Amino acid sequence: MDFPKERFSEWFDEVLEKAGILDKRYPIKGMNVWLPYGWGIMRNIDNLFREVFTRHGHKEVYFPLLIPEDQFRKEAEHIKGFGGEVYWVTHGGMEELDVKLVLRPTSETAMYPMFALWIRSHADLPFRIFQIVDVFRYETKMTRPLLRVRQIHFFEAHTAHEDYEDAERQIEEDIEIWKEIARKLALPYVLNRRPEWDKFAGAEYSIAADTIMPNGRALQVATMHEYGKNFSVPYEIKYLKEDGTHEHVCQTTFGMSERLVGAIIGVHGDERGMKLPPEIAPIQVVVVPIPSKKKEEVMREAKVIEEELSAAGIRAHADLRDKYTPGYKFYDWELRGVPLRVEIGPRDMEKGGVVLVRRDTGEKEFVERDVYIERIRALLSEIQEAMLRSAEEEMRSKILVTDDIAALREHAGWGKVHWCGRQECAERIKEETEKQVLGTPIGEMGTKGRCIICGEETEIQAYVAKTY
RNA sequence: GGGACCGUGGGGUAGCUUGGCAUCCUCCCGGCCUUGGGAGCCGGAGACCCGCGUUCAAGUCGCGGCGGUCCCA
Repeated sequence: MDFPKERFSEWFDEVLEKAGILDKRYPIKGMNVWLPYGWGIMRNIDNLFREVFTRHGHKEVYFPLLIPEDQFRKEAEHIKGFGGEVYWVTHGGMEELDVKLVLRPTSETAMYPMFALWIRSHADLPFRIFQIVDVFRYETKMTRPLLRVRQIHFFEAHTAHEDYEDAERQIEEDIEIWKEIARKLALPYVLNRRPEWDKFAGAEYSIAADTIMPNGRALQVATMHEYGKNFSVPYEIKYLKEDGTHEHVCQTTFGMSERLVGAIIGVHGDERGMKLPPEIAPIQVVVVPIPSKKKEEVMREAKVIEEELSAAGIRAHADLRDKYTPGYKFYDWELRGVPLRVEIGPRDMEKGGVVLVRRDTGEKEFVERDVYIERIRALLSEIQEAMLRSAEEEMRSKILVTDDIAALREHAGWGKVHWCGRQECAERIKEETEKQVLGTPIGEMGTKGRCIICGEETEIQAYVAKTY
């Protein structure tokens, strides 16, 4: 690595390139090419989504990319929020289309006319589906690979319920689902209920998971929205109740994206490059042979170790490249964030074991061959836990609890401040500190105090931060 | 929404003020030699974002486009 992590922007770009995450040279702003290693991480995360949501009763579907204009325009708030940043398809061949089409910026307006056909009675509810697709948003702000792009690799779950209470239960379940996912990604976060003016276009309210990047900015990595009947009324999604009357459904959504990959890289990386949580690392264990004199035997043994680990269900790779020295390979795989390295050389073979080296701490140890797989399993889960712990500490250390506006302005990370809840005070905070109100945290007890701007008594403590 | 800066081999850069043979590192290819923390030597390939203009002559000056970065609202 040429750049220290303090120069986060350059550090991030360097990691993406050298680790083979994606190639940002594709000639369209905000659209990048996923490379095998980066795509491997994304696919592992997608599969995690599949596994968790399927277990929670969701079915996977796949909707078309294009949405007809009239269908797109049915919910007024939604259009206000997305109208200015959609891509339009206006022509088919040389012909101008009678009905223009939008590339989905998210799929509510694609899905809900179909929901109206599918959902007939209370027996169809609750209804839960998800899809993993690309969505398109014509971002006018500066784009950044993984963090703000125009073609977004996106996960979206959509549910429909008999009543508001059941939709609320879904949100509570979503929070549990998110906790499980965040744990596997080793991501620390705060759940914030977004202020009224910052909620999703068309939602009753929005809850977001925000994590903190090395430069102190907040990155929104997951959102859960309660729609109530805001969409089911215009899209006429009704069901027949037991008493024979019709009722509109209440709906929720849960969204996540490729930003999670950016978050993992940013949150965990260090001076040597990436650190990947074992749960989603494409390669969990890399085997590096130290050939020296007995080249043939050592190479063969490295391959055997790879096969033994694979057979044990561990994602392993033996680096048998002949043109590179062991030292080069060490740096290379550390840059790529492989959680655990196995070194095997003549000295280890004589002693009947291997050397294990942790990516997160750099700790080395020698283990006997007859117990090494067991030890690797234990170490991988230990690394997973340790990465989450240290990331949580790191995040906490970047949050300044204060009610002093000057201190907040000077602080490079997040602030946690008393806030009366009024938009005008939030705007003043932004003017004076460049930080915006992320919302009010869920699952944290507020303390009594006075609003940092107007001094009014309040029990609300809000997180404030510069954002991506 | 407003403003500033930048675009040179695959990656990172020097050169631009004052127009005239394009610099260095890395990556890549071939060979010899090597492998317990980024080896060495020899040889080779590879670039001025696109278009229009000014000029005998444009990487360098002007205009536009595309792309990138930063600051402010």
